[in-house]
Amino acid sequence: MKKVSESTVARLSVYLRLLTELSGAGVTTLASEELARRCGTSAAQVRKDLSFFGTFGKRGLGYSVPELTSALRGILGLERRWRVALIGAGKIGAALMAYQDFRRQGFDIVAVFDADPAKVGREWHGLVVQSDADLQRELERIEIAIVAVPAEAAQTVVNRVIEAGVRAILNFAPTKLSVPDHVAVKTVNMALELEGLSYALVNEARGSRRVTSRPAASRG
Amino acid sequence: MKKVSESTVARLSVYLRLLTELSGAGVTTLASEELARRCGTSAAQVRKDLSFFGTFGKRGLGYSVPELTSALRGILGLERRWRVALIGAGKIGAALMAYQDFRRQGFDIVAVFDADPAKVGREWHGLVVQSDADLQRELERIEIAIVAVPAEAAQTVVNRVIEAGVRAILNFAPTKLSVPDHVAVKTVNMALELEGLSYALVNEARGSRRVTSRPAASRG
DNA sequence: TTGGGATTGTGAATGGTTTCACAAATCCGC
DNA sequence: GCGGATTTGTGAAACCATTCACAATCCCAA
Repeated sequence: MKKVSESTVARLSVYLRLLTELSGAGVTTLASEELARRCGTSAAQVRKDLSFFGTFGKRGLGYSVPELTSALRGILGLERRWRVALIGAGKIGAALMAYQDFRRQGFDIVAVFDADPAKVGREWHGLVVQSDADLQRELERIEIAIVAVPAEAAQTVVNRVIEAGVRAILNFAPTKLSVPDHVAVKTVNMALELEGLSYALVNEARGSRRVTSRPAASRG
Repeated sequence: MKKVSESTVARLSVYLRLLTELSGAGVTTLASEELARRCGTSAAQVRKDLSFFGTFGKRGLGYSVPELTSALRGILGLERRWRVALIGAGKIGAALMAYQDFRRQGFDIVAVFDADPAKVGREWHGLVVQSDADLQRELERIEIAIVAVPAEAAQTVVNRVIEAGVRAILNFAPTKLSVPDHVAVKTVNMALELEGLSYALVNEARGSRRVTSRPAASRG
């Protein structure tokens, strides 16, 4: 089986979002050209992306919206729900708890941990904050860990989370995490994006260096 | 002048963060090998990244931490402060206001806008929320706009922001934005990252497709 | 049932990024 | 100052992702 790039997987998510929207609007069929236009890519790219996983379209007609939706949900592993633990009951964590848009997509935050004894045991956004010390024991039934702790603490937390058997981490700490090959990490780093904009602004102003394609989160 | 990829710019930010940390720890000199190891890349990559902008190292010795720090800050446009407007005083916006880590990096949120009349005029995280209707007039001295509104409203907001002369946008809405060539957009999309993890988990489980490098935000 | 128009799926070509490998440069001990 | 050890900067090679281009397929109307 061929290798699939992270870029491709990210685009599949984008396609799925559009399909879901169109489905609600009653659209039943869609050509790669239109799909591409609305997702900011090219028709060839769409077809190539899908071709890694099978053939989903009808020549001369396009893709059936419900069928492709279902196929993408399967590919992305969204036919089931995932149990997520939030580690770090701070500002970022609070925003994530409040912004429960993930739940719609199948991600349930079912546990919250924090190192601060003052927070442990208290109810917080509908869950009781648990002690960091209980991580090992409590993470048994967790598939994804969201790490929202200060940078200094992140690697330690990640080590423990991995030891508890978690194989997927969404990292909000602005730091490089070392993890074994079988663990997937995605990092969200707003400061990094802002600096990218800052770079664009100063380079727009003086002489216009051109910026091309795009970077990717680490895995392993 | 050569093209510089977004990957390269993102890595420069990562290098800078490490250098700042090491500087605090009193480290004065650093080889590309060590820099790379601690940033999760390769020594050749580090040297290539820097080579786009000049020569900063001493052969046989490595890089002077203060000098490289200063050079990177210059390249990334971080020697000045940037005026940022937040558009959308909702959950995500609140998290950003609370998490004022950007301020340390030189990004000041100096204005907040919202479409909800109930919010306009009220103080919110230290600023008075302004009306969306005032966007045009108020954005004059703003360089970066953070778009934290619902997906449906995002494109409309972005159009107005661009019309007001803003040329850099940090987008939190899970939607593709169309912008002219001279406007830089970076999108932060947590749902997308989670779906990437979901994909990794199901593919780890069955047959292990291997995932390679990574995607990039759009510009133009 | 056949023909015309549309659109997919994919090998080949292109373009871009990362890695390799080594000459040039620097430091340091003697 | 000289020689050896070290590390940079960079062209060339390898690798990966995107775009191109077209045969294969399908729908539909007549």
